[in-house]
Amino acid sequence: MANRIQAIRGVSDILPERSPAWRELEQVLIDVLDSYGYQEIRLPIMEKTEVFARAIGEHTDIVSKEMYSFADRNDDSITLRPEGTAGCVRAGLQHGLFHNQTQRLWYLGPMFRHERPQKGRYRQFHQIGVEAYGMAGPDIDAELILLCQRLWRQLGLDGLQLELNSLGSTESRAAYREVLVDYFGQHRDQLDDDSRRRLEHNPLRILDSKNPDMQALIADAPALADHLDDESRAHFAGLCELLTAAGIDYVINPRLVRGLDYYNHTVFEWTTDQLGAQATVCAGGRYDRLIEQVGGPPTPAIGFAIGLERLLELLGLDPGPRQPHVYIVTGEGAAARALQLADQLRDALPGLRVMSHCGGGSLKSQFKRADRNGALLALILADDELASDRVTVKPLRGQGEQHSVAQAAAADTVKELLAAAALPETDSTPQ
RNA sequence: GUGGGAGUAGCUCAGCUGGUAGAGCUCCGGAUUGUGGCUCCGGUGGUCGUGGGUUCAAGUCCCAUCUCUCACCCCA
Repeated sequence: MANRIQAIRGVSDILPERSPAWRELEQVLIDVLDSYGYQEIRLPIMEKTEVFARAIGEHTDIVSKEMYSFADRNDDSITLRPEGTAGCVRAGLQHGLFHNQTQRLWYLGPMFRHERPQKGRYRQFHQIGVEAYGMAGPDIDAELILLCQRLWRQLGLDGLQLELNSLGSTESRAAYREVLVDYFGQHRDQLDDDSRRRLEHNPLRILDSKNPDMQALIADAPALADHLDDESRAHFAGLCELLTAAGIDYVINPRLVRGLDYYNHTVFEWTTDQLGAQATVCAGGRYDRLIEQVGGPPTPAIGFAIGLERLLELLGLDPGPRQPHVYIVTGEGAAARALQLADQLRDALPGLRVMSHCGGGSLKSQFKRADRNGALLALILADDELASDRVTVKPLRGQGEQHSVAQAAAADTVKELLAAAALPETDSTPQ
């Protein structure tokens, strides 16, 4: 084990033990998205670097220090996607998806950021992203939040808190930024190192500082809410009304600022206190100017992303492996007939999971394997059976004695025995 | 990028003030010569993360490095 090659730091394998939980989670997410009429868009994992640099913002942390970028063989700069929105916008523009139409889209897959790994944060991680294009009003904002709420409910997850804020229109956001830089600039001596850095790049983030020494200064800072223009105020008020009407609990967090440059108006986060420092499970907001900014027509848009590793950790799903219904135990020289019999069963009984024993070994060891695999039935195909054209059926979970049947009748027998045994525990259906 | 904790068998871990490696589970075999689960017996499996240093002697002490982990930063 000493010098064996290892995976890249912060990048992990999802082993067979864990993959059923992923599948189950993904299935619930997809079913809910289907129920809202959202359609899947499959996007490349890498893009030209400028796709991200232009959309996310050159001086954000993501672009300035967290991207996996490399020169390809033509010396073009390519980047492994650190998030999904930029690529989604690129694809939508490239294929005219935003031309005089609205779109409701989702995508699912790995994202890459070169950060120091810690609980709930990895260099390759998975997000499901949901985006709605071409709709300017607060109704679509509310729809997305309701969609989230339904996801949590379907997953059996409670205890998430919804935090909301409005950054205002791009103009009012820019104006507020000036005011804030002014304010913190006058109190530069009271800022910690981090915040001094933020002052240049993302002054709004100072508001979100965890440093207790800065809280007083932050409390006295000019409030974002006081600098919203009328339209921004109306949009935000409209959203709040819709959420209240829908019975959604939320907290307005005036310090909620997102790290990516493209956000304006509504921003929101669903947070938990169960994941240590990584409290955010789902986050998103409006980016009405992004599409123009990257060369498209003015197109309002809003989206959010969910970190699947974080969600999975909260859920503690543990479905266990999919056990075979039938395990075929073979004697020497029975391999051909066993493989045939297995396929015969699969043909006759769709959905049946059949494993043929491969690799030889004593019957004892094969039975052990059948048991370990969780099979409900063992079918024995050895010398006696081959000679008599029969097969021995042995229930492994206490549904009666073993007996011999004609090979041609094997499927019927299996069907009867499985119908008699309660199957649900073997079908790893979500509970 | 910065700081704390940790790396001993495939997995979970023990190994006291340095004397040169152990358990449980898994896997393989046997008790049970066509038959799993329970029990018992036996076996495979470790250059103790890596490299260097101190010492007669290092899993144990020191340094470096890598990885994991938690936190800061930032984010999903």
